[in-house]
Amino acid sequence: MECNDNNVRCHNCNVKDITPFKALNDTELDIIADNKTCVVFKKGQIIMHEGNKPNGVYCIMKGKSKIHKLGIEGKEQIIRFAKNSDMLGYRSVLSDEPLSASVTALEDTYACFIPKNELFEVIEINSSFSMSLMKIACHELGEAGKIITNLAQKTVRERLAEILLLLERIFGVTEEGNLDVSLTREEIANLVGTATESTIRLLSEFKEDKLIILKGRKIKLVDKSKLAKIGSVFD
Amino acid sequence: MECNDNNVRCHNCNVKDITPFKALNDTELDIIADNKTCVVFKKGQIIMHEGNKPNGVYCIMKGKSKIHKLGIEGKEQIIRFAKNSDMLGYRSVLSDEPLSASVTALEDTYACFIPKNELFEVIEINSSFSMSLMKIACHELGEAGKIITNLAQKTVRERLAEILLLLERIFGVTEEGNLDVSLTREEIANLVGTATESTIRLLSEFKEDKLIILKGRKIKLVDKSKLAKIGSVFD
DNA sequence: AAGCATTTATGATATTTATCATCAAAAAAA
DNA sequence: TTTTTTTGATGATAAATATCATAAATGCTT
Repeated sequence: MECNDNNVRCHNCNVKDITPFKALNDTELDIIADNKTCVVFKKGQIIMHEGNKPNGVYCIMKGKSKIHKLGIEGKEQIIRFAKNSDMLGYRSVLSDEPLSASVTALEDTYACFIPKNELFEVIEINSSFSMSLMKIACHELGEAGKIITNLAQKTVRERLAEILLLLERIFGVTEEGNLDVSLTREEIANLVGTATESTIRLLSEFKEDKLIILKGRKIKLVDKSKLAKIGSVFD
Repeated sequence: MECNDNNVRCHNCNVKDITPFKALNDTELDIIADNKTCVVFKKGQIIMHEGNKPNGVYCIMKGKSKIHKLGIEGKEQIIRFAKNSDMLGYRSVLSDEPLSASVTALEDTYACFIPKNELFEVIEINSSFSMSLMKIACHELGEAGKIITNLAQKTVRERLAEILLLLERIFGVTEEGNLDVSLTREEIANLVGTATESTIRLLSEFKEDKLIILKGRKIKLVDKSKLAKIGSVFD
């Protein structure tokens, strides 16, 4: 089964076993299966564009992407990431507002486009699917509160330490033990909310202090408990 | 009609004409009316406590409150405010997670407690009520993204200017033209994400520059376009 | 109204972070 | 592979912000 094969039926897609889709029965899954389109995005390609009004959502089958907003003077702010089985654009579609952020593929990404009409159709008839979407939105809202508190109260150093741990939690590690995501220093800076040079300097410090190992964009966390301490991460 | 009169029927409550309650018919409104409890919170009293699992939501009839999280070393971070006709605790109830933030009354507050069972009952039978809740959550999520970007990219000075304008948008002004909310300098600092002294200093600067007039906790915005310019506020 | 506690104001100073500049290294393109 | 562009590294410096200390003003309580 090829991810970019348009003939992949949703019934065979592994995403269907994951929230919120696992709440759907065969009939409901058919509504989506009959109307979805499979799409491939190349690394670096924009999947959704801030300000646009999307006609549906993307469901990611494979691939990592960054969700980012335009800030002061065009500076990019990375809000969060998306990966396998995440849904893109649901916030905008459900609230009938323009996209509050853009999505850019960090690697080749295989996704299904689900038109909003069919999404709403399923929401109407399956309240547990709808409740599942509600839970996702509410959960994200709680996460956003944490991010706000961290940005407001932690130093850049603390935030960087925390974000390294976050990246490992989200993306896991490769066989060699490196973070399984490739980000430029600038992207890490745009995530932490600081200048690129500051990020570079602090990463070098962490390397000096034997907290991490750097090899180009490959980052390996070697002293996670110390990183957690620096980042005041308690969970 | 007294706000703290437990006999106020929801059918006579002005909150019922406001989203999301306006989607309810008489039967559905009765489900809530028969189970709600009216409560009064004194100024300074905690309405909901971060980490708790609430048994329902509060619907505010009258009164302003702050929604805040505990940050590093117990420092308070104000996430947003709530006022007349806002719902408290819905995020936690809908996502079945503990409260991500506390709520404290900034003035005497009259609210209705709606048990979660009855709330879910209405959600089940009225999909437009449920959709309305979804929209609220999704909208908040978009707002959170803006806050994140501002915190990450704007200076303290910019954020303070922006927040003064925000306070006027949310709470409006009194007859004398002051912001219709009374906050300590520390609370403003906890909203901006900075030290209290920095907030005091910057407010004094703004006063020097004739952007605002300060009389104790009374703040009047006199040059809003300049404040908007300082805060890079474009909307 | 007086007294106490909290809040506000301000100075001095330390620390953090940003900015600018330059060069090396690495990645991408030709 | 070679060239070109982008990214990463590091120093010097400036600017922003936090921290500590102290005093004045305000608001609360009795």
